[in-house]
Parts: sequence; C-alpha cells; structure tokens
Amino acid sequence: MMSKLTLKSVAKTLGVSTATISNAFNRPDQLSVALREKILQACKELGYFGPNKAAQSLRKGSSGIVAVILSDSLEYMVSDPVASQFLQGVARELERNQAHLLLFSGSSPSLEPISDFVDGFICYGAPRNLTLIEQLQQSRKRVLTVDFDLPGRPSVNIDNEQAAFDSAISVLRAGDTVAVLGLRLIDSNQSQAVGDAPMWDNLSSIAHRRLDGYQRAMQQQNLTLSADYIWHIPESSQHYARVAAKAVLAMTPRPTVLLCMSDLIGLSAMREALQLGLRIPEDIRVVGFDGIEETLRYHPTLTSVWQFSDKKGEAAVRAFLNPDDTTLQLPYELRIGESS
Amino acid sequence: MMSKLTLKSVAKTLGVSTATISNAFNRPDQLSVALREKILQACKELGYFGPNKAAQSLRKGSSGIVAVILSDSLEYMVSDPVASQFLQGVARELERNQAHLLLFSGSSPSLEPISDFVDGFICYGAPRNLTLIEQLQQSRKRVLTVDFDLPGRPSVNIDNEQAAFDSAISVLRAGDTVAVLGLRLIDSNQSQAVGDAPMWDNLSSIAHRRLDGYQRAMQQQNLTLSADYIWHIPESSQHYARVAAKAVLAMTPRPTVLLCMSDLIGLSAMREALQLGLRIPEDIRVVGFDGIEETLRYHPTLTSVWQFSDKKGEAAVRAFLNPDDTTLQLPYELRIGESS
DNA sequence: CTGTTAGCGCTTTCAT
DNA sequence: ATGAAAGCGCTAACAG
Repeated sequence: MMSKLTLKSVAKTLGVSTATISNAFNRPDQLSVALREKILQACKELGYFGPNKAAQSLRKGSSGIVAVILSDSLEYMVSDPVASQFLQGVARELERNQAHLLLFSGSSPSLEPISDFVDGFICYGAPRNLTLIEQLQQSRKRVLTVDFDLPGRPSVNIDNEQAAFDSAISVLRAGDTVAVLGLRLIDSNQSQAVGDAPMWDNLSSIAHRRLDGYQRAMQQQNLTLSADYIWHIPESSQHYARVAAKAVLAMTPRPTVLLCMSDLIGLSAMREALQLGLRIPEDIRVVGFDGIEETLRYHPTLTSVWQFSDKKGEAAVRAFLNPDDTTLQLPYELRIGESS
Repeated sequence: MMSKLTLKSVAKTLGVSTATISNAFNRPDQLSVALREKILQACKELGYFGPNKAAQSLRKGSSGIVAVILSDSLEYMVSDPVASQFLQGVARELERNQAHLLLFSGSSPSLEPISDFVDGFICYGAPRNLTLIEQLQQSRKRVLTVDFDLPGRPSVNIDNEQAAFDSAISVLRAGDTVAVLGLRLIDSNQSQAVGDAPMWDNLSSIAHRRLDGYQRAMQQQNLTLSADYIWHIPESSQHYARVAAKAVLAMTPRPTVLLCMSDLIGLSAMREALQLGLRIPEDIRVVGFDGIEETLRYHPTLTSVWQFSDKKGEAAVRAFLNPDDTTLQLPYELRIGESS
C-alpha cells in the first residue's frame, strides 16, 4: 500500500521544491520546458495526478463548481420537461468550460452546507424557500438569476409580459370568453380559481408578468377577464392541470379561448376539451407557453411561445462565467399551431 | 463593508480561543451549555454562520457531497424517465441525510476535477468513458455501483437475468416467433440486427444479463432465436426504437412476440405495430422492462418488469452511506398488462 | 529559474 | 473548560 501522494511528498522524492511541482502543474512559464516535462512524467509514474483540488480551492478561493439552485425539489424539476431542457443547456455549457454542476434544491433549509464549495449560484426560478433568497442576496459569491430578479444581480430572462401579450393577441377575437390557466398565481397548493385570493407576486414572478401580458391583450380587444376565469395551478403537472381544465370547461359561459401558462397545461387542457367532444380550434382555441417537443407530436399541435430553454441554460452559464454583470433578455418565438 | 468573518477573527472579537468557537459548533460536549449558547448567539449577531465548509473538508477529509456519475451525458440522462426516477430517489434520500448531490457526466474525460471535493461516487450504469472506470477502481474514496459491478465494490442491482426470464416466460407459447429489441448490445450507434457483430459485454452489462434471461426462457419453451431477430438499439429513445421496431415488424416470418429491454422501446414497438394494423395481443404480444408511468396511460397497457427506480436510488444512497460493503439485490415485480 | 515561507480556515491533540 | 500549536495540501510573494 503506497502512502498518500501530496505535492510535498512528491517534491521530496523528486528532490525539488514544492513550488516547482506546483508550477509544473499550474504555471508552465515559471520553469524550463525540459524540467517541466521531466516532472510531469515522473508524477505520472508515481501516480500523482496533480495538486489536490480541495486544498487548491481553499487556497485560491475557487473550485470550478457551480451550484444550480432549482426553484423546487430536484424531484419535481427532473420530471418537468422545461426544467430538464434548461439543465441540459447548463450542463452542456458548463462542460464546455470545464466547470462542474452541483444541483441544489430550492426547498432546502439553507445554502450554508454547499456555499463554501462553489464559485457561485445560478438560480432557476425563485427558490421556494425564501430564506435562500435572503442568503443569495447576502452572498459574497457570484449569483445569477434566471426567470426572476434579485436587486443588483445579473439575470437571464425573456420578456414574459410581451411574449404573453403576443400569444394572446394572436388568438383573441371580439366576443371571446377567455380563461387563464395560470401557474403559481396565489399561495395555494390546489388548483383553484384565483377569485379574490390575494395575488402572490413574490419577486416579480414570471406568472404575473404573463398575466399582465394577457390582460393587456384583452384590454386591447375590449375583452374583460373576471377573477373566476383566472385559475391558479400549483405546479405544471398532468394532475393539477387536468383538475383546472375540467373546472374551467364546465363554466357558463364556456370559454372560447384558453390561455395556458405552460405547454403541459395546454396539452392537458386540449385533452379535456377533446374528451368533452369540443372541436379545436372551432369551438375552443388553446395557447400554451414554453415550447416543448411533445406539443409537436400531439394532435392538434399547440400554439405556443417557444423560449428555447436549453439555449437559456447555455446563456445563463455564459453570463455567469462572464465578468460583466449585464442582464440578458433572450429572444422568444411565437409559433402558431393547429390549436388556434 | 464588514471584513471577512473567520473562526479566528470571531474568536478574537469574542475574546476566546479558536478551539472554543470550533467546539461550540462541532462538539457541544466540550464546553458549558451557557458558554456555548452565548457564543452561538454572538456569532449569529456578527453574521458568522459557522466554520467554513471548504476548510473543514480539507481538515476532516469529508465534505458531505456525493458525486453521482451518470453513464452518459447529463443531457441524455435528464430526458430518460428511468434515470430521472432514479435521480429523484437519490436526491430525496440524500436530502434526508443532509448530503448533497454533484451530478457528473460519464462521458467526461476524468474524475480528477471533482474527486477531491466529494466523499465518494455513486455510479449509475457503467460510464461511457472507460477511463472513468479505471479511476473509480483506483480511487481511495467510497464507490458504489448501480446496474453494473466493479470488483471489490458494493453495488445495487436487480436480478436482471431472472427478471428477463420471468417476463419472457410469462408470454411465450409454443410456435412463437420471437424478436428481441435490445439496448446497447454491440458497439454501434445505429439500430441494427446484432447478426454476427461481436457482442459488447463490458462489465457484465445489464443488457446481456437480460438477453441471457430471455434465452433461457426460450430454451425452456424449445424456441430458438436467430441473431437476425436480436436487435441492438444504441439508446432508449423514440427515434432509435422506432427504426428497430419498423425493421423487425417487416421481417418474415413476422414475430409474434417482442421482448423489449426498456418500456420506451416497448411503447415505440406497440405504436409501430398498431400503425401496421396489427392487433395486440392477438397478432403480436409485447413485453417491456423498467416500469414507467407512461405505460399505464397507453392503450394497451404494457406488460413489464417494474424495478422501481426511485426506490433503487434511495437504496443506493443508503448503501453508499452505510459502512458495510454488502451488495444489494433489489426486488422487482412482473406486471402483466394488456399487451400480452 | 528555483527554493523558502507565510498563510487559506479549520480541527485536534496536549497542556494548563 | 480552555488555549497554544501543529498540521490538512496547496499557492504566491519574495529572495536568491
């Protein structure tokens, strides 16, 4: 059993100083090519693969690890196609930059246990646990937010208000009855009409920006939207979406347009509508949000705002790694499908 | 701007020694309750939240971070429902144990950049990059494998051979023509008949164990399986599965049974069969593997081996954290659906 | 170009 | 119950 290989021990067996070994690995310009080669070769033979990264990180103050804080538990995130796509982009770009990914749940009690190991945080959506937000604000490390804002921190976003407006305006007609199937609009974990429940506008949530956009479009068309026709859905899943869709489709008058804040919701809504024997788009038009593959395989295809979440992930990493603290507004694209 | 808070600086301002602060946080029994309370309170007021974890990790040699090595890129993994489910289980159990998750791609060039930061590795499937396997074998850290084996390391598995046997035996009848839609059987990144291509049995891959099980079942039924009817599919995705399914369904004689090494493949196969106007199970029976939700929503529902990947993830974490190096054999369950 | 040295922030004997 | 001091493994400033 060979003993532990450290920079020091290797230096001793090779008969050079520790600095020389360190330089051989980190600063090639500090020693002759010949010596460097010799040292590197010798190290390989010894089985020493370079300075211990943990010690290096303590000394240099950076580790090459980036934490991605999800808004919710990993559990939910990994099963959401939009979040997955975002993560794919993040992973790809991180890899390209030789950085590594520490996935962290936004419902964790504290950032503490990982904060000292990472170079900073990319936050995808406002973390469910508000303590984390405070910690992020106070952190001395780099913080970049996606799909929400933190004062003084760079962020990556799309223009949710305008995108929602565009999607709504493309479908609305005079005389329409409109229902909104919204995501996380109030503080409740059931699907329910917003009614007079207090809106839950924490940190300029994207849901409220989208609602603003829908409302602006309706105003422009002289349509009105009562709070009974705005539904809150606690998370973008089959189940909750279905409950809301069923309820909304049973209302009188029945909506002629469904504005859905995610494609998963849009798909569920279409499923319910078809089940009721409604024709899309003749009887009811449906619009989604996000742009996920599944909407293309479904029939009818769903009109939606495509926001290219994988690109968003890549952009987030680039912005994170990039020193200048500019906040990025990413492009989106309205794609008209058969549903409207 | 307040200066950096360290154990040392805090000790000085509180007028006690560094050891006392350290003990207050880590070893309550080493000082009076009163003093401890006082110190903790004072620290909170100062904004010192405890010893720096990176330094702590350097000193103690453990960080509370566990690397999960995926067999392939994050990209692919995150979009595979079976892997996602596994990760959900891992995340859940890790959280329960206050440990954290570093996600690492099995196609990375080296473990080096993260190895010094983590307490060990949970490997989900054999990493695509074989260098990693070597590094894992040599690592001094804890290594646990899932769905494959590394000599001398604990592992978590199901009995793939027996499970495959059970699923096959449940469906086979005298006179059947059988095709296998297999996963990663040979070294190719196209869907193709195995034919006489050399099998690619790296590290007792689960695919080959499953094939063994299928073959044992066929033998027992006096059926034979020619290499033309065994198809290799490079990854469990719509696309590749579809290509293989189409090809197999076009063969003469046409198979009466399709043994599929994943549910995603099984679903694709059923889709193709239905499209050709075949009746399931009258004209052709289909069996999958894994157990994913989607098979329950599909019509007909798919007969499959349920292996409860989320439980597997939890078990993996528990086994990893647990000192005794036992290798775990998890239960599975054959669930008969309408497809057989 | 090479070696010495003082930390990075912490834990842990060993004295007191 | 508390404090002094020796590292954990490394880097960077400095001197040679």
